[in-house]
Amino acid sequence: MKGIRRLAQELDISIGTVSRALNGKPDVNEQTRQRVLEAAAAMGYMPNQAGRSLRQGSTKAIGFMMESGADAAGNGDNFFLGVFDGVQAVFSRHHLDLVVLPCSTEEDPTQYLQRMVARGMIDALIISATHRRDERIELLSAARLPFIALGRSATPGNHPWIDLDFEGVANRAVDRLVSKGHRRIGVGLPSNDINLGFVFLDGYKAALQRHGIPFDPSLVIRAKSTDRGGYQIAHELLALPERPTAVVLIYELMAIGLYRRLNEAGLRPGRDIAVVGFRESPQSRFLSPTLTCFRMSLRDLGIALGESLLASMPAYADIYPQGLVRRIWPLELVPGESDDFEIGAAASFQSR
Amino acid sequence: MKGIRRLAQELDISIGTVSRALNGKPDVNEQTRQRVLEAAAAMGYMPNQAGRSLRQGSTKAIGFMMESGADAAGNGDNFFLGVFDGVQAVFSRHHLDLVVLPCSTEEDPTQYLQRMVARGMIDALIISATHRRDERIELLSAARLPFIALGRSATPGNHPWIDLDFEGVANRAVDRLVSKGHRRIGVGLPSNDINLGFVFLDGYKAALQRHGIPFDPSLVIRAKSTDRGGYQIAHELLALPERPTAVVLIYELMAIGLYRRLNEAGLRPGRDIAVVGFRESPQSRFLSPTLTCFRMSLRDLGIALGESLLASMPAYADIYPQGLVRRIWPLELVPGESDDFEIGAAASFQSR
DNA sequence: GCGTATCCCGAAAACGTTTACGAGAATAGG
DNA sequence: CCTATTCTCGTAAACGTTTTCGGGATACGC
Repeated sequence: MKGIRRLAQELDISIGTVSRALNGKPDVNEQTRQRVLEAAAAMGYMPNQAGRSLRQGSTKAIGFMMESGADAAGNGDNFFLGVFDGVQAVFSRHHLDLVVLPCSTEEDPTQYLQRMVARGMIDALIISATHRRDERIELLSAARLPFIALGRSATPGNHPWIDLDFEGVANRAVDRLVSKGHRRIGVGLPSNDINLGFVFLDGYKAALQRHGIPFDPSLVIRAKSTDRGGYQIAHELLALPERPTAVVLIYELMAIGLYRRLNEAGLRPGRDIAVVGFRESPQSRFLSPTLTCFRMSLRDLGIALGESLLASMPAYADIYPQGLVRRIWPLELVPGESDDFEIGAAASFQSR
Repeated sequence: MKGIRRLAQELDISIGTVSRALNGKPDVNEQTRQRVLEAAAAMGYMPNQAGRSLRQGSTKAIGFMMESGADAAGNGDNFFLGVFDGVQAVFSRHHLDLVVLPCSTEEDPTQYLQRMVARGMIDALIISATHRRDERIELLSAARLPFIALGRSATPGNHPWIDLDFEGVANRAVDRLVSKGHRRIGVGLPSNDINLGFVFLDGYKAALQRHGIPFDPSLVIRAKSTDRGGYQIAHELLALPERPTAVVLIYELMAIGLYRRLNEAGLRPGRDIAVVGFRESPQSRFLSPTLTCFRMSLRDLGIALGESLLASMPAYADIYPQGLVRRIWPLELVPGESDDFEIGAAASFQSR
């Protein structure tokens, strides 16, 4: 005899009553409920999830899909760990558990997701690293599984999402650099078709246009979102016939490699070239010279993700009545020394 | 009508036969099997995991528990992502899926694990960041859930584990420094009771003893396993009445903060003080001067973890007949400039 | 023709839980 | 005292799958 049946036998009550007592249903005597709760605690009883979810079609678990490619993440500190913490803070209030689903580099993300959804292990999902055209969105919409995306996508659909303010960051970075006299501003983008690259580039272009600066495609370098990618970006920018006087980056790790390559060329950020990084990270905080970048709270982002996802689920919509959330997550500028480099009206960058 | 029942009705066969056909059981006509497989593919049928795992008590999913505290991990690059990739490479061969269980900072790891195990969501588990005394090991042993630990522990039990060669690293680091004339060697350890700190310290002490150098407890600094912790370690070491001439670190991120603090003090690693870091990471690779540290393959570690876990599971023991695995994972020394600093016989470090 | 083995397949019982339904007891109202 | 209501609980049917069991068919050896 196992499970709830054993518990019921021990207490000499029916299993139905035990179940009702444990689940806080109204029609059970308060005294018996106490007895049940005590006995359950004493015996260390926990309901079998398979049985429960089979019966009520819900698992009380929510997934978070991420790509587990070592460089796919491209975050210096553990970006996702910070987000998880916030998500869990929300979920734990509703006895929901977070399970992370890391998609291997060797597997197609859409197929992987299909398998995970079919597993019936999760009630809802958070997807991250959305691509320009993201089949996962179509898949999830078709499967009618509630989900939220961390990141926008060009894929149509009326699902909730939250995305970092890449356009705002690009705009402010360019504004700042232009105000210091820069007109040739290099930009480091990811080489894959992850959507944030397009958004960032749009912001960059819009800012240039606002300042009446023509867009030069050769200033856009695409590379892996790692330190090595940053190295390559610097390398390619330095190889241009007319070198840029400033660089804007989209991944925190890129700054590390970029510094390295600049250093090799005898160039110092903030003195010989202006650099604006993306998200502040432990590494960027300790770069020398200090990096001008943007700050955000990972935990708060996680909380927003969790709450917005629940808001899209019928069972929780009354608790989180925000409806369909589509939100641009702001970042705060953290000035550093890396973009102190100003140039005069007609000055142009010269290597040495 | 849903699920396998619908499929059976469509084909006008019994659900039992459908199930047998899909699961590759022998007693089904090869022709009908093909019909079933085609129909299943056409209808996009995937078996409900709850029903399946309820019946056969197995979920074909394996968990990986990690602490989701942003600083608890203490890894510069995404250490775990690399490991996941290797683990999945093994699991995918057996149609097993990896689910990551991030324990929030706000929750007790043991209670969290208890909940996850009781969920019945996973067939086996990998735990990481083992502590000196780790209640999770007792819990899992009692629950008879197959598991492997990434990290040793002083907790008794005959479970499999794989751990990095902290003792070997400490020994080689000290040997190397002593051979360059160092006798006062500071060591940066984690401030929590994670087991690797003790192992590392043991190796450090053993190496000192081997060289006839008395152990000075004041040279042991405990700090958070982050860049900030590294900063603090340098700070405290510099504040000692008799400063060390060399430092050994146990986390990759520590080197970043340590460099920073040394830089503030006008000290350059490899010229004024010798530094040996721990694991090679993207960040350490780009430190200047280059950091002497140790290299390992995250993916291979993941593969070993996966295979060793399966070896401990009855259902897979014949495929992976390695028995109870307890393995020290080697790391390869990567010489850098940071420990080039040599001192003469009677020389002693002086600040400036 | 008969026994026997082999090959398929259907019927039905599990797995552990939740929940709709109804019944008995207790209480209240008249 | 009778009826209506409320409270509490037991019974049993689901949920979707796997798997045991047995039975009908076919083939085979004698």
